[in-house]
Amino acid sequence: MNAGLLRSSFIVVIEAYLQHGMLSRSDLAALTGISRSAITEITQNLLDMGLLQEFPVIQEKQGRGRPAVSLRFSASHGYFIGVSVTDTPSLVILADMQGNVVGECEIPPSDAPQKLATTIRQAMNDLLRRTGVPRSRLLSIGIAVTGVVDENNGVCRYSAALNWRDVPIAELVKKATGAEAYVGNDANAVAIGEKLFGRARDLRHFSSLILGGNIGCAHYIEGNLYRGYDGGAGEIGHVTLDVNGPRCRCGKNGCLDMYAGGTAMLGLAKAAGLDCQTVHDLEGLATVGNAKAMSILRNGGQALGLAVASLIQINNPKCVLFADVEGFGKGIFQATTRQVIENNILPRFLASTEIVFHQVERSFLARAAASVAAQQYLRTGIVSRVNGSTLQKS
Amino acid sequence: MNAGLLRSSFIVVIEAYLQHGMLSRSDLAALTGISRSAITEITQNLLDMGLLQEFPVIQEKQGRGRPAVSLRFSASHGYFIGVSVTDTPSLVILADMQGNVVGECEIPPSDAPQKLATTIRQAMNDLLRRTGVPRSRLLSIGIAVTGVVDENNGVCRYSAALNWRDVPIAELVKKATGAEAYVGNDANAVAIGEKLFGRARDLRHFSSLILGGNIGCAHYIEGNLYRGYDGGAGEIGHVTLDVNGPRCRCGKNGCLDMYAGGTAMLGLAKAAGLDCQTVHDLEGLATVGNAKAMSILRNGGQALGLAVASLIQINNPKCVLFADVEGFGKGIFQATTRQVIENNILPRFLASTEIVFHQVERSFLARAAASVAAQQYLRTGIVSRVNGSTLQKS
DNA sequence: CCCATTTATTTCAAAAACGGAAATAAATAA
DNA sequence: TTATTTATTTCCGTTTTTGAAATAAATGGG
Repeated sequence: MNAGLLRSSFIVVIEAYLQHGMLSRSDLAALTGISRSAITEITQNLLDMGLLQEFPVIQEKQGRGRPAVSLRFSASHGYFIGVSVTDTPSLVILADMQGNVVGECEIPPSDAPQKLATTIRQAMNDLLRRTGVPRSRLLSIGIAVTGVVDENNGVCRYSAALNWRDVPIAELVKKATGAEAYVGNDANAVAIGEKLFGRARDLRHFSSLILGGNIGCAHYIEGNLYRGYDGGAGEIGHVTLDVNGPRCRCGKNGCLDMYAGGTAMLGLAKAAGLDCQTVHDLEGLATVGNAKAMSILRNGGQALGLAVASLIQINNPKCVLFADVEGFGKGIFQATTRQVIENNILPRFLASTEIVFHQVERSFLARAAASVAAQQYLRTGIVSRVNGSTLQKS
Repeated sequence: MNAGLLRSSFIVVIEAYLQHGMLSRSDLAALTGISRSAITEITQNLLDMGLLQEFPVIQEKQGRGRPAVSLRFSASHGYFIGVSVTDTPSLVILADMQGNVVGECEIPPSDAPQKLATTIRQAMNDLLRRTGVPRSRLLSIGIAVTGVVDENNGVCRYSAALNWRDVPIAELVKKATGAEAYVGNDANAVAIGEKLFGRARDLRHFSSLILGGNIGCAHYIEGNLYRGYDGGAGEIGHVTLDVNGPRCRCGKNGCLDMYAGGTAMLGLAKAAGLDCQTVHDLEGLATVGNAKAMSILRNGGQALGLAVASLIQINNPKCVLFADVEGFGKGIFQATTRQVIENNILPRFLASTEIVFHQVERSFLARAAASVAAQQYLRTGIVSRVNGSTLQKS
């Protein structure tokens, strides 16, 4: 399966950092079962290559003996480009290893994959020049796409939003830029972003949802993104809530997307004669007491709440993270969702499950895309470096 | 974390067999990335200890070169006792390493844990005597319990059916019998049973459901039982289907159990004046055209179908296995469930997801319990043996 | 302030595990 | 029968890992 396999303890250690973020050598030894002596050597190598960095901990609750020194990925070890082709206009960002956005740049929307690749090259050069990051420190490029993605082969199988079918976008971008490129479904990218760079850094079990035109969802299970048997996990948007509900473009009736998707809600608002261009406007109307707006948002929240309640009881995540990219804010939609969740899960889940809504910055999805690149680099790309010059006998 | 850690390749190989059932040395090398030479040595050790056995394959589609010889766990390496305290009267079975039931024995229902432990000892002795299996070959005891179970500590936290709270049943049984004992939630046990001994031997992603008085559910993800963040995964029985539905004993309304649980359906039947003691009777009435019976079963199937459709779209399992312990048979309930599932999942899931109903034998749950013991033995119990006499330098 | 205690990390030699190349085995196709 | 193909084993050198002892860096108590 693996040709020149990276020695296994190395992988184990990197995985541990991917899953836990920050760990002392002692933690590592305890967690992985590798002896402390071996841990010393491995971390020394990783420190030498600049991947890990000692982190001066000021722990309030310092115990008795010598304090442990924590290690984590070094922010400046390398940089990643993240591209979100989900929204329009698309955004390209440059992030470091810890997910700090060091530069961003807007690119015009473009449906033609080849043209997109060229645009990304320009954006990349632009960002590197502006930030002064040398090309050699750019490790890889991550692309988040709405739709069905074959992440192993870097192909977007189908995207309704972009009108793509079987587009080998990773390869196109690699050819255009000369950098390794990876694609991911946007919902998966968000989950990876929350794990590596966001609010889920030390969670091993969580689900994340994007509240956008449609509802995207992905799960982390046992510290790893769970893609499902054939990559289809997370299709919560098409959970049926009412078999007699409105027809969805998927052909079924009463899908969650038809109630809680931004697109659907705006459609309902328009049909009800409301004057609003965005979900934010709709929330605004609800705030001033517009009954129709309130009803639409409440129904949406109710639907989302029920679907997420099912998710919680089926999968028992530690946390459910909602990323509000649409602009709901702290309004009636969010309040209803939370309440319906709480009313429809068993008490023991109520006590142990965190529900977190957060409004996200414009760069959120692009940053998520960068996290895909970072994760891939850490999982596979790094092998070449380790086998290369740095690791040879000290 | 692990004191005398078993060398890692050993664990990897055993895990590979737990997850794949039957593998040749070549398969193993490809799957694990371990070199063929190492695989030869490891499998030799496992063969020597009698854990693995070469399996004379008569492969129809034999290729060109030397045929691979498959290995799998040796059925006679050891035996396990499985106890199902879920149903009444409880059943105790003796199974070999491949899940063949070599002896079974009924025990009277008993709510008192201490008494149960004593009864299990008697049953154990009885089974060993009757089958001629020497005590030394009995590796461990598995107990499946309905309710909330702390599987790490062997404690049943709460079981409404048995009226137990914080019962350290594993320890009680261990003291009574002198054998290592493990407890598992019955739904989890069924999933493990399907994986190790049943219809899921070579599936890495599946969910299994028990259709009994209530609906139990558990998931295998990436080849491992997924218990959730705090052991609560699989509570599909309390998925809300209708917020205005009948009140469940959990305090919520319209839970799946209230429509598709055997107990609830029989209650509805009784309320409708139908004369039936079992779900099987109810199906019988439906078969001869009784409208009320048909309606109850159809509603139940509809509810179950919707909940499972959600499960499929959220988790994308390869297969959903229904274990019919209640006696529905191939009736209207099953047909409706299947149809509703098919109508409420996206086409791509319809193509890739197997839905399997199977009626199970009386010994099914006890066998599942034995599989819990077998899995625990393979994961942890075996360490002592390997570190012991057998593995020393050849 | 010094010393015993505690916990973390490193050092170093011995042992174990692992990989690579070549040999051997067991089949099929010609 | 021989060439070819794939699986498995053998052999040997090297890398990795471990275990025990040493060292480091803190706290708490005289």
